[in-house]
Amino acid sequence: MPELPEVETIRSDLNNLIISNRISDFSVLDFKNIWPDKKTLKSKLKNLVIKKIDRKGKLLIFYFSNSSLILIIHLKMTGQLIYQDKNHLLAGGHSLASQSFFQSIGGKLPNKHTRAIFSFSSFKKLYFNDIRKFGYIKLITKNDLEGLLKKFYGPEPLSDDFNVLYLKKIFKNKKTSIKALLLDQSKISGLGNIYVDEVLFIAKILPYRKPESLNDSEIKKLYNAINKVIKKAIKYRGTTFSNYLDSSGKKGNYYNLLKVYDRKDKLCLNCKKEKVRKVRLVGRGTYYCLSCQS
DNA sequence: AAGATTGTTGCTTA
DNA sequence: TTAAGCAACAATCT
Repeated sequence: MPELPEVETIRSDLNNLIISNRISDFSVLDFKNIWPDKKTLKSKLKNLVIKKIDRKGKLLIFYFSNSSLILIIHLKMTGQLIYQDKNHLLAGGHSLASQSFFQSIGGKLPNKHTRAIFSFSSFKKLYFNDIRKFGYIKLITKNDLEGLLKKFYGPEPLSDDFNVLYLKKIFKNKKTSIKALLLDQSKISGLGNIYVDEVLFIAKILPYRKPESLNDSEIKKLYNAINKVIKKAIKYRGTTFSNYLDSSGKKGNYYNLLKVYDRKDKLCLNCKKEKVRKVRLVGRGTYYCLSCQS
């Protein structure tokens, strides 16, 4: 479940690893949600040089030198972008480093979940793996991207346009649950199930509260919680709950810092009296402490 | 072996 | 018209 901190980790790592690299080949092993068709993609991507990798919410955006084409990648729930440099190939899986690398991704690459492979002229490779095939790769234009961002993506939690005033505005007269609203990418980009439960716990707000019922002090607390959690999770390179791996095949380090998520029936870390409850809300597993959150 | 897992889209209902 | 709710998607794990 890559959310903002996980996708940001991948983005910044890949920026260091493959910037200025020339794509020598692009092969598609499973074409579902990969657009356009593999022949067109191969011919259009070949020889493009990666200029910059950007991110909006959970969406990765690749820009190329001397081209107006833009490649977007969404990992959805189980997508991975695993990078392998030529040393792994040369080592043939015998060096210590490559052994732990192969172990972390569960065997050799490509594996049965590999859906596409970028090859670079430097012999580096980037594997797009996706167990559940919900993720997508699309080659689009600048116009397409602008339309997409405008329609589906609200402000980033760490940007200036995201502030207490903005939260007040989007909470006004809203009768859905606060959890549903925080998950809505067109309102805020990048929060997913794990971090929404975490920020609501830290802000001491119950997930099924109606946004319109929150007072100024609660909104302020919520804003601060979002800021704090997202920054810290980025610092710890994200949370690995089930399938998430960074571009080197390593897990995120935030799991041990989670305060409520995945702690069903465990003692609340705040009051140390109540057990963490788990209910279904917005179709999602939702964790909270009835004593600490109200 | 049925049910849960979750990000996003798009349909249905209110 | 718009908001809210929910099934669908796919594969795996319990």
